[in-house]
Amino acid sequence: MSQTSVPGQGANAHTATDATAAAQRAAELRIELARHNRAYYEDDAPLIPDAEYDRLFGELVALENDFPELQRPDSPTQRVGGKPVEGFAPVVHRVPMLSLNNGFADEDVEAFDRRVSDGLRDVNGVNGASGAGSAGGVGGVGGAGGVNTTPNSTGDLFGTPVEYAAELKFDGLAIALRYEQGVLVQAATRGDGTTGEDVTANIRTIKKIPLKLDTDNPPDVLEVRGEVLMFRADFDKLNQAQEAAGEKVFVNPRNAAAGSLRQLDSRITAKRPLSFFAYGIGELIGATMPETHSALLDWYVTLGIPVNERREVVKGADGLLKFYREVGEARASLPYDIDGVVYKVNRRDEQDRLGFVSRAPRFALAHKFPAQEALTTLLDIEVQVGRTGAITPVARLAPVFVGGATVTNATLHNEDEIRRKDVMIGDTVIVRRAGDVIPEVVGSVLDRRPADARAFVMPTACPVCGSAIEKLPDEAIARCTGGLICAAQRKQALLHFAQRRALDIEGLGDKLVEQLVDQQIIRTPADLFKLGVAKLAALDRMADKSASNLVAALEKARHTTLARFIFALGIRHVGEATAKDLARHFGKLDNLIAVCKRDSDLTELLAVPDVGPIVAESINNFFCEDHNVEVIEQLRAAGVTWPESEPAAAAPLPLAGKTFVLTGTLPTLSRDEAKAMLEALGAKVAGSVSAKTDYVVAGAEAGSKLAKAEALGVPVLDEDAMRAMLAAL
DNA sequence: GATCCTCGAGTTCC
DNA sequence: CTCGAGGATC
Repeated sequence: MSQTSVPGQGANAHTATDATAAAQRAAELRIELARHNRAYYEDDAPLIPDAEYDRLFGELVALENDFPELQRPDSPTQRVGGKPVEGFAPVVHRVPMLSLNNGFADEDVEAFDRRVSDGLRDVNGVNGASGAGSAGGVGGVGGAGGVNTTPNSTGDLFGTPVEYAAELKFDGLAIALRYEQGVLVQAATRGDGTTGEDVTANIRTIKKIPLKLDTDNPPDVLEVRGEVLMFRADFDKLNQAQEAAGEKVFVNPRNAAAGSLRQLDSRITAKRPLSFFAYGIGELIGATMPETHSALLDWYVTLGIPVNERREVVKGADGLLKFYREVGEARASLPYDIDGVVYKVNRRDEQDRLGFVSRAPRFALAHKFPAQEALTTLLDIEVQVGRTGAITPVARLAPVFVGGATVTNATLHNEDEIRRKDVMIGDTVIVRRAGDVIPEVVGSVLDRRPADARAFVMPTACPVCGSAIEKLPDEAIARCTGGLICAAQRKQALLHFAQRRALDIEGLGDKLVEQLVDQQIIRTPADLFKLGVAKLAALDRMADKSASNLVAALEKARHTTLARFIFALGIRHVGEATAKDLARHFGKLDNLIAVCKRDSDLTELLAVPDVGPIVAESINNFFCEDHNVEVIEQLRAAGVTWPESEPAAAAPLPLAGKTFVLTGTLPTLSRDEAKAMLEALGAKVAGSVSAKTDYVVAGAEAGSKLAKAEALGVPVLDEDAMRAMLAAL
């Protein structure tokens, strides 16, 4: 700290000899410290007293301060981050971090095993399975004894069970660690799977995670994936310390780990006893991918990356279930929390062949332990009014600790659900956290039902506005008919308008909306933009600072996109995805409004993907309400803007809204080519003929579809006629 | 007409 | 996360 030394300018405070000596000493210290770290954390046998460790550590810090050119990202000193950072930078995962399919019952595991074997057999076709040979057993796999040998004859396919890597499913946080040339350069949270947060500074403080891989020949890039967690004993100690210091205690190890990783000041994280286990891989450049998952983890071990020892290679559903039972029995005695086990097809080539369904790999299954359940008393059932007027009964429970959190509320969804579960007010009920998050009432304990238990009665009038509650015969949900008369619905509409995926008005939460609506300061979203600092500051829990923050947030929210704006309007059945479709299709809001004003002609709306008759009707109704159009005008007048794309709708695709069905073999076009041609012009190509079909394009050997088209009087074209028609557009 | 899939809506706790 | 509804597909 005494002086600022300028690297590369030896003429300053330090001579060249100084620098050389310092570099040498720093290197010695790093090796020494790394050795002690290993002894302390991995062998659990410290070689020197803590104070001595601290002294060596301090010496290295001082050296690095005096000679900044000695600072390296893999130095032990980098484990304790410097100064707090502003938030966390986003990190886009080059290979997405997917979630796993879940199973709870033995049947789920058997079904998984069946899907996998079938999948491998199908893709394989006549080539036969290339699964690991029947001999060799568990241990032999990682060795990958030679190149994939000749496929077995197809005869024993059914008898060859698939080989799986089975491991624990830790209750922590998924993290991706990026090593470049063997040095840890970045650590990111899973986030939404596509984009996570950069928590490198915090991860560096976890002593079990090597800053440098233990190899002379590291891959150019290795992205290790695994779980950050906190051991129970560490968690207990941490909580004792927190309590003693008057700080808040954590409810469970997972939360403690999450809270620690989310510290902006990594010096705090450094004091938290976090651990890590690797279980997967993202990017790998400059090294050969091991042939099996188990071999990958073996490799990790040699690199000094912590891998949990409780893992096995097993065969078939029987092997999986055996592993599950053994782990289940050991669960309570494990030093950390797990919420289940994970099975992965062991061979990578088989994994690749199985591929993915939507967002989860087909080759893996998370087999979870039954959700923790607890008993408590159902104190009351109240109803809530949602944005669309949906009346939702909510269970008020005597607080009960279940699955790592205290639960006091749980949704009961609707009347049918209450009847199905047979719960009455006063009952002792079983509560669990579905998927370990959302509290759920499983059912009631009938022999503990008190004599004075009351059945829930759906109110006939809205508890908020008094309007009638109506339940359509074929719907499960009862709704308040009050619409925007109902304060509850207005509040929800405003919250929806302000939510992140809509206009993203930061700081406009439920408490504030509650006040604004109750005191009749605002009625519609447009009124929000008329708020001034003075008016806001008069509210509870709203000083000048928060008030001006909100005004600033409103200012920021004025600039948005058409898709967000349409979504924000809260049109029934129009969520984020449909709003995007509408924005893309119409380009300008006025085009959409204009279409709706032309009395109830829904064809243009139906041309939008994923808009069917019900959604079209709902959109049309919305824009036919003068009130709604008025609010939109007010919003625009208040300066809410978005870039409008060029009149996409001025030249709408000529076949928009038309449905075609292809049948038979066309003379020159393949099915896919014909489909692409039609779709490029906005047509929908459906699979079967119905009254909604506009044209059937028939080729040779057309069968029942052609017959049906004729029966329904749907025009039938051949390929030439279709080409002529497209050319004429 | 049945079934699969996606989207919307509602919800909890920290 | 879960359920139900709507749309698309077979």
